[in-house]
Amino acid sequence: MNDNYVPSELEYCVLSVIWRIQPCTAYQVRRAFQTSLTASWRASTGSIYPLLRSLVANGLVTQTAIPGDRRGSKALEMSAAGIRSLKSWLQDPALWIAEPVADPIRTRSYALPMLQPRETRHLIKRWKAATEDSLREIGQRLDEYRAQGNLVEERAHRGTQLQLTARVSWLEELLDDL
Amino acid sequence: MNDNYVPSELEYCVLSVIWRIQPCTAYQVRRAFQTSLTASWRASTGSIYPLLRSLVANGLVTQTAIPGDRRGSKALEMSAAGIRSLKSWLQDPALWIAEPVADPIRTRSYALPMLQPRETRHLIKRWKAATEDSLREIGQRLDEYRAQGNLVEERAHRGTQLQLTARVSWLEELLDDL
DNA sequence: GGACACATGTAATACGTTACATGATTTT
DNA sequence: AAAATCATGTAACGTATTACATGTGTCC
Repeated sequence: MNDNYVPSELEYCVLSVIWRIQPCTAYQVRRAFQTSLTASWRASTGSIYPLLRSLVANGLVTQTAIPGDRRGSKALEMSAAGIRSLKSWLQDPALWIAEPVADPIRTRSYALPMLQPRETRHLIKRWKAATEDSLREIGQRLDEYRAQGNLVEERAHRGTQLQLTARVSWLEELLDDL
Repeated sequence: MNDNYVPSELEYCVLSVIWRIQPCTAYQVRRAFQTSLTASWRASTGSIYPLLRSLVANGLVTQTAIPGDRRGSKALEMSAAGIRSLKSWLQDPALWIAEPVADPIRTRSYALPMLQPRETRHLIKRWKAATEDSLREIGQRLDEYRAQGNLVEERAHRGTQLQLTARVSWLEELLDDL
């Protein structure tokens, strides 16, 4: 509808989910986000339905009623324009995507000098244990995807595993420093 | 003022900056964010001033006019309540802080099967080169902070270095896979 | 005297969250 | 028959962004 419509990062993220699981309902898209590695976006009903409406209104996604379904379920599918748009996002040469990403533990590390050495050690150990818990869960999921032959999820989870492992190494260095 | 006032992650983030550089002006806080590793928040004037007003209104930060300054500069300082609040945020046992963080390149990796093998290799190489550029810049800044004896920034930048190095390793694995 | 950094703020806009609300289908 | 899941949506709220707006202090 809008002439200079440029989808946001979030809209592209939703588009790529639709591309993978199409044809699908809005509900399935929402569920895909709830178990995803992008837990930062909760895909709440108040945001997913307006967002999908916008994608449909702008011709990136087509929506067709499912015959015989009285719940009002609609099948979402990518349009040719949607595929083109998603591809250009994927290959977008913008440099900001390579920048460091915010990490809530690293953010908190700036306030560590508030604490006494003993408290500091204790806190870093807790952070390390919690990260190792996350790591175990990612490892389990990785094994499942590997067994299923789900290459895309396998690769994404491998990236996450390396990211969390790097954090554990960092926290170990901090402990050695003290 | 509000009875059940709980600062947001962003507000705590600002609080920790004030704690480090106090006494300081709002302008200095803003500048600290522009060069920070948390580039995701731009600390625009439209958000920093209302945010600081809220911190002052809720008694976490005190604001005193600087005598003789006709620009209206105000010196910001932590109150005792602000220090208590920041400390409890730092030691908050919430587990979500240990979860994987969203990475725009990993997000894009889900759409890679859209491309042909040759295009895929080319794109991953570009991502790797861009990440290595970020890495070089972080390395330089790390050296500067090390030379200055700025332990806090040194540690945070070391964490970032490990994070980006992990991404490079991951991208290399992807290239080997193809 | 001009450029630039310092310093603060408002207004319009967009959008994500939470909470509320409704109803159909499937499973126990 | 009840509970859980599937399925869609709206309303109020908060808040980050962008763009606009104003004025001071310092350096060349």
